[in-house]
Amino acid sequence: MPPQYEPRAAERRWYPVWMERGYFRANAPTDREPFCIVLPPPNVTGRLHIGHALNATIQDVLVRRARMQGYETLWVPGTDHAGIATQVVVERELRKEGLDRRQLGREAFLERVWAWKERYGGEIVEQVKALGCSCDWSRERFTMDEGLSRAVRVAFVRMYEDGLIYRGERLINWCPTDQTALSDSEVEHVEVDGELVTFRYPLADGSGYVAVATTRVETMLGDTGIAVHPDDERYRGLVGRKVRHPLDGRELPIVADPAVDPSFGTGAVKVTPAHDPTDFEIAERTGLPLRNILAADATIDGEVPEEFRGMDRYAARAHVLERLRELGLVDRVERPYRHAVGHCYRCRSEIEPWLSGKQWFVAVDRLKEAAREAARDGRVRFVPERWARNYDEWLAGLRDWNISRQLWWGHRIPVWYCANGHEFAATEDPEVCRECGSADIEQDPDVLDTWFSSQLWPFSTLGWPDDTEDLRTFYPTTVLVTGYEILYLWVARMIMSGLYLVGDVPFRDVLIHGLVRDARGRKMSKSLGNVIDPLDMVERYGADALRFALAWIASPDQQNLPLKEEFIEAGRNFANKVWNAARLVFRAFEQGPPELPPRERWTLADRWLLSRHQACVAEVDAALDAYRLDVAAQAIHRFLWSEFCDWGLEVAKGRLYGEDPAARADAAQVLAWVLERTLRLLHPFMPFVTEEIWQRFGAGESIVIAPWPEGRPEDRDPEAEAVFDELREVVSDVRAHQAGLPPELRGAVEVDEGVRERLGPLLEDLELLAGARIRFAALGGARVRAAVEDPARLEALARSRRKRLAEIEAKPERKRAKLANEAFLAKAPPEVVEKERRDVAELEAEAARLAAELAQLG
RNA sequence: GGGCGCGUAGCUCAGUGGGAGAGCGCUUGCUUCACACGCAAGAGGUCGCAGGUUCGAAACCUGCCGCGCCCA
Repeated sequence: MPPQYEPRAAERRWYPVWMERGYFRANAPTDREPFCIVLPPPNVTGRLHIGHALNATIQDVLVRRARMQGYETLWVPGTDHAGIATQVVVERELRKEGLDRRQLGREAFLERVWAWKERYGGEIVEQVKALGCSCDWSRERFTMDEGLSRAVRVAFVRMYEDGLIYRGERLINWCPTDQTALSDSEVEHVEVDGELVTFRYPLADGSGYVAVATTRVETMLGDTGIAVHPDDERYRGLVGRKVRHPLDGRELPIVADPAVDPSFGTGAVKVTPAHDPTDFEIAERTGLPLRNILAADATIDGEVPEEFRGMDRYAARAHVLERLRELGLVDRVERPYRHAVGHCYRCRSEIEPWLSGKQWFVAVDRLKEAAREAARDGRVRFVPERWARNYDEWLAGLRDWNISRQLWWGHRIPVWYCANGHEFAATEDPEVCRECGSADIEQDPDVLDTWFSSQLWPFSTLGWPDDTEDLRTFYPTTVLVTGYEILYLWVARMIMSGLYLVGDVPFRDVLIHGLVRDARGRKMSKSLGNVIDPLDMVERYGADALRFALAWIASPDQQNLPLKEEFIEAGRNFANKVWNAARLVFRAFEQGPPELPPRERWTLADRWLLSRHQACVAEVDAALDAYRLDVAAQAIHRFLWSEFCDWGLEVAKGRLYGEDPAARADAAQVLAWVLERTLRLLHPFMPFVTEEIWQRFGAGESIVIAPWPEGRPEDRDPEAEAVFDELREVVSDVRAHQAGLPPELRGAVEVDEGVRERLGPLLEDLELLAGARIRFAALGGARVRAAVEDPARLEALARSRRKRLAEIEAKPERKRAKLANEAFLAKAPPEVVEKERRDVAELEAEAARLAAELAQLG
């Protein structure tokens, strides 16, 4: 074994072996308990970023542990077709060739997209493999593949025929750049600095004005009325009268509607029903007409004065303001005025509320109540729990979901229209109209929202709508692991559709993790230059290092998970530490499954190590059961480094390098046994280095399928821990006395008689660990006296002892006060009182020791 | 405006009713035959502020301040 672990070699060696041997492939049917996770499908256009790496690491830790625990384990990977993103990528390619998708035509364009997908679409999948993820690649899925496309059609048709999907003309969110509608969830509200313009509408009879305020003054071209709150005294006399549009001369009615906020601006608002959701509702209630003034690319269009036509929306904003100014109608312009504006979550353009003709919607009222109930009664459990509330409140306020997209790439809406005006949905492409048999039929040109297909992911990947073994075995899946940013977009919709289409929740637990940020808590982005590229990290530090770093920070209670490269470096250092611990053990250990010597041959150090190992096993189990990967990773790290290596290995060197072959063999067996089991605990986090080492035991085929270490509570040994802890204290004491001295200036060390009874038999261990010859002697209260001749060192030592003495003398004060308190003695549990007494006694003894040492130091 | 989260060592975070901890960084010494991706010894904290509950609060409650996120 070389002195430094080489991650790349191990990664290249083992992943193909694991794949070939089929360790990641699940069986159905099966006698075992099922454990199933579906990977949140990344965009097929995507490259692996650190967020994917975190998400995948968490899942792989859970999956690998479950596999070792004996579950029939299935982790389904795959990608989604990412309608907008993919189409945009391919369109960009076309533009470079001077082409446009419309020139190409729908069919040819789709061929291009498929070709692109075949060529580049697999990239992210390969990158997931580089992390060592144990997905069942034989079950990899893509939302546009045949089975999943059929699932989409079946789902659509069932919902259509059940009246849950309908077509209607409503205001939708329009992205002028991507030229498609978006659902409410795909609109991000971003605070921007805009302007608030207050201007006057002259009353039609010339008797005065009504002032209104708006952040989008250009939309006044589409105003069809003025609204005030019905109870607003200021405007009572105006309702029913008319204003005259200052730019086109139309007469607009003044109406009353409760949606108007009397405290905003002047209390009167302009109503633009075709370009504002609230105004749209006001118009529905009051009968104001719709007036569309925007084209699909958000330039001014329609029945507007000639000078504005064709103008960009932002240019029009300035121009309208200018015109109103000339007319002397502008009262006030507040600038900057901070307000939230909807942006496209894909391309960041400002969204336009717009009428784009008929769109398809999912009616959510029936679906959402079932989904809320499932979380309330615990069929779906959120971790951390607080997300259940966000989920519930979001569902409560949910409005019908617009699912049609004016794109070409995606699942085309399976609805046909015939020349005689019939409309029907079908799972198979029809030849003729189902109603009248006419062959003159045409399919709806739009495609479905990508989320419509990804909401089916937990069951469509298992074979739904067919009644497959996979579906019967693994549905509902065990846990969904995802970031909070798609809780609504995706998680809630999976629950709704799972309940409606399959009749059960899609997963039992939802583990919501935070977002990886940079060390200063900022989002990682190319423009900030703070991106940590996971593949680069794997290349430089190894997959295990990256995984361990991510697990280490993966506290589910944190919304932001700050990562810096140093953490990954720390992960690499840890892998190397484990590697070197193994090197030491293998110097003495003969190949084969490690076997503990009989209990009566265990030394005190063995008992201590085995006891601490059990504590670690218990802690890791409890942590992982609660999805606390961070706690589990830290527990393993602490045990392996600070206990196994720092003390277990060091103290064992006495026997390992000693003369007694039996003692040497026993020591090697104990170390090997503990190491081997700890490797198994660590394996879900660091699959490669653990396999690489584990293979050298010759203890089985692969650590991937080795059993998860069972708890052995009988190994817990508080007595041994107490004695060994005292040994460690004395050792640290001795080291402290000699710290800072070059070896040649370190003399003999005396340890007080008082500890001889307990530590006398361990004198050899003591000397080995302390790195000094030790004599027991009566030290008059001090624990350690070291022959130190360096005056500077003596002074430093005295300083540090004095400081510690001051600390220790201060401590019992509070405890003594407690013990003097009647209420404490009466109300606190007896064991606590007892403990306080013991603490005081110990602290006093410690203080006495330090005082005595100080006296010696003179 | 409503909701949620966070505020603990220089940095990033664990800890949730009776001992203030980890990783990284910092200081000093050490090429000790597993590891300098290392070893040892250290320095470093009024646990955001103010009240309250309790025998006892970093932790539970209330208010305030600051930061962030989500929704409207």
